[in-house]
Amino acid sequence: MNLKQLSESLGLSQTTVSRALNGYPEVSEATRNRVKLAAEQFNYRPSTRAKGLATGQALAIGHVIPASNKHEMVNPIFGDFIAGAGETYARNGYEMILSIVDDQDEYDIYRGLKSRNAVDGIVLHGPRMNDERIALLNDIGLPYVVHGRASGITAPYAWLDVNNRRAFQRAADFLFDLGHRRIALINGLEVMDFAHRRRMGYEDTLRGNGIPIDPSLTHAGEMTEELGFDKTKHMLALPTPPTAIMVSSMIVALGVRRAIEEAGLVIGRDVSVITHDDALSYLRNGGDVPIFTATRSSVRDAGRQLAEMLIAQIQNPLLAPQTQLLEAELMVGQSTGPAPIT
Amino acid sequence: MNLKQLSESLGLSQTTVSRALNGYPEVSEATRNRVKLAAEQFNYRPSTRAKGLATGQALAIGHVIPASNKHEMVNPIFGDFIAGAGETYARNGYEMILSIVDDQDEYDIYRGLKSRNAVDGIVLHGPRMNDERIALLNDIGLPYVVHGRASGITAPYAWLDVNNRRAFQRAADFLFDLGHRRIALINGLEVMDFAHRRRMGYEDTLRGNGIPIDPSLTHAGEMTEELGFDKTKHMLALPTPPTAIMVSSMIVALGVRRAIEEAGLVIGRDVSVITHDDALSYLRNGGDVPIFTATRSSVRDAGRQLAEMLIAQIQNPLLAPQTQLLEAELMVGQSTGPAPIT
DNA sequence: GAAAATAGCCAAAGCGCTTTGAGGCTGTTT
DNA sequence: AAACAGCCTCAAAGCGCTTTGGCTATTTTC
Repeated sequence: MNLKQLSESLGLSQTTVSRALNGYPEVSEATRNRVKLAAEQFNYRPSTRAKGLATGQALAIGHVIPASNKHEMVNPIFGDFIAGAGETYARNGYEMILSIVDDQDEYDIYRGLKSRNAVDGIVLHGPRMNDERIALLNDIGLPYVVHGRASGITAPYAWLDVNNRRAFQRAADFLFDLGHRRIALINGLEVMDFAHRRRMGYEDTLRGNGIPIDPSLTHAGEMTEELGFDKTKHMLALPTPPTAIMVSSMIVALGVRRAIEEAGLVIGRDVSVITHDDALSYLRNGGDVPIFTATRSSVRDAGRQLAEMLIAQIQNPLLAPQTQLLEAELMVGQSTGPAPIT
Repeated sequence: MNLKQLSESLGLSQTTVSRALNGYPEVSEATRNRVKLAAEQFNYRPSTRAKGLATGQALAIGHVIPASNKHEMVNPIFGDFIAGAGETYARNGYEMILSIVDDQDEYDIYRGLKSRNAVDGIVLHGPRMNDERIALLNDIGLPYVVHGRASGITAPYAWLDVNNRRAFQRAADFLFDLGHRRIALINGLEVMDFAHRRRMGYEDTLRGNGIPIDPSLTHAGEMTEELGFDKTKHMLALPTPPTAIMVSSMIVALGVRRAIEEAGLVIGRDVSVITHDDALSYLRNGGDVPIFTATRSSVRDAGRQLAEMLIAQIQNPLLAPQTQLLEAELMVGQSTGPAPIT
């Protein structure tokens, strides 16, 4: 069923039907109701493509996910972020289109999305330090919002980020106040901006309290369970092992826990652990009492909010780039305790 | 830059330019090269929407992800599946469009995708037993492939599934051969078809060996780390606890491990564990020697193959519904051993 | 050398929508 | 009675592409 058929079946012109459905005032309420009823009945929905052609809008938002064969890792955050953003899109009549892209093709994809007029806006995922993609997107001239930030980029751009530095600073403060002095860090890859900022926060506290940064206690890598296990196992075997470990994600923290328990130690007593918790739906940090003490920030909420920012930007292109900084909560759980007396 | 402008700048008609770019034979090679060069230079790409309107194709494939607020769970499999499928789509010039949907709206979404002509095909995720969505999709008449199957549906339909029943049967056999007689099952929600089939496989082996099904040893729930922990803790406290546990996913298995270790037992010695492993990129089951003995089947590969099936179906609508059954590998790791002597 | 086939190109219609510019009706005002 | 507003409706153009059905040279065939 298309507009033409619908209007014929009603004995009206396409114009009138179109206007009736799109809420224009120059249609009588009686007609509008008649049209709406018929549309419902015949299950008529305007073709997005035709509508897009006619209006110049795409009514779609692009998410470009880099996932080369080299580092095959798909960000586990992704599902929940998308779920959050998707809700907002749906409510506003936008579709989400996803491109899985080999890293080096990324620029091409952006240009393609623009020149094919496929999307009205773009979400940039996983920004790295000095990320060149931001300059590209500015160049291309498509509204976009970055999920995260890119240290080193001075040009203004729209972003939504968690205050990772502050979160890790507070977490380290918390450990320091519990008496910990040998505090380790198991971070994500530090080319990623969020990981860089977390390290800054960690270092802020240590430096602020006169504790030197010990390279044997700071590690980084792709955030897998194994990373947590390997690095922790290794650190626990040191002459003076850490009494506390700060971890970049729940999944890594599970590996940390495994190593601690395998070493016959008790988490929260012998070794304290604080992790960042993205509040992933399939990886709940316990119920009322969190298993891990954690800096918590829902990535699903982030998706929702970021989508709103982007839509606002699209609907009002003159808007200056918006930014939003979310604070993570520090939730005290069972994985931290006073530093053991040596 | 659009077709008209491009053709004007070349002094050719739109027809010729279009044909040149789309590989029609009635264009001389010289002209074709000239056109291609210019297209490259001006970074011309045909508007998907206009092309779609003209051809009646959408060049897009829809994924509908149910994610209501009630059970907020986003399937952790999702990211990797999408990554696999996305590769295939990209290679074939399809776009992936994602709808996040409240369950009860799902039918509407399908009808909408069809009547708005937004997609050429659909991937159905997370089929349940007797899933009514399959009848809906047949009704709607859009090509689709189900990721999984739906027991109880007799009408033919296209699907790609892992042989879950066989996998769990083999896993149970393996445990039985190791001498285990009290074998527990921590399953996913058994309305989900894959979970149902896994239980069948589990029961096949037990029944086949004259072991009665003990309800206190079989559990099901949303596949979280907590589920594994809670159920395992509970079962280990039974008068006669299980000597082996079969688990539906790596994440659940991590919880199982936690409970076992917390009880002061050793995994693989006191309690054996076999889990299903979807080979998620962020949850590797160890390196050369798997941590867990596991039935393994890459969900990313599944995505790739399913996408190919769907595209074949779209390009040749007369094709009878294809089906594909993938066998999971049984990978022996460190989490299983002979049943302890009582 | 004429007829037929072929190669290379093009104008125009059509895909399903929105939107512009232009009526045809009412009922009210001069 | 004419003029004038609304109010409601419509025909047609246009969005950027593909595709049909020519058309004109050039080549092949007999």
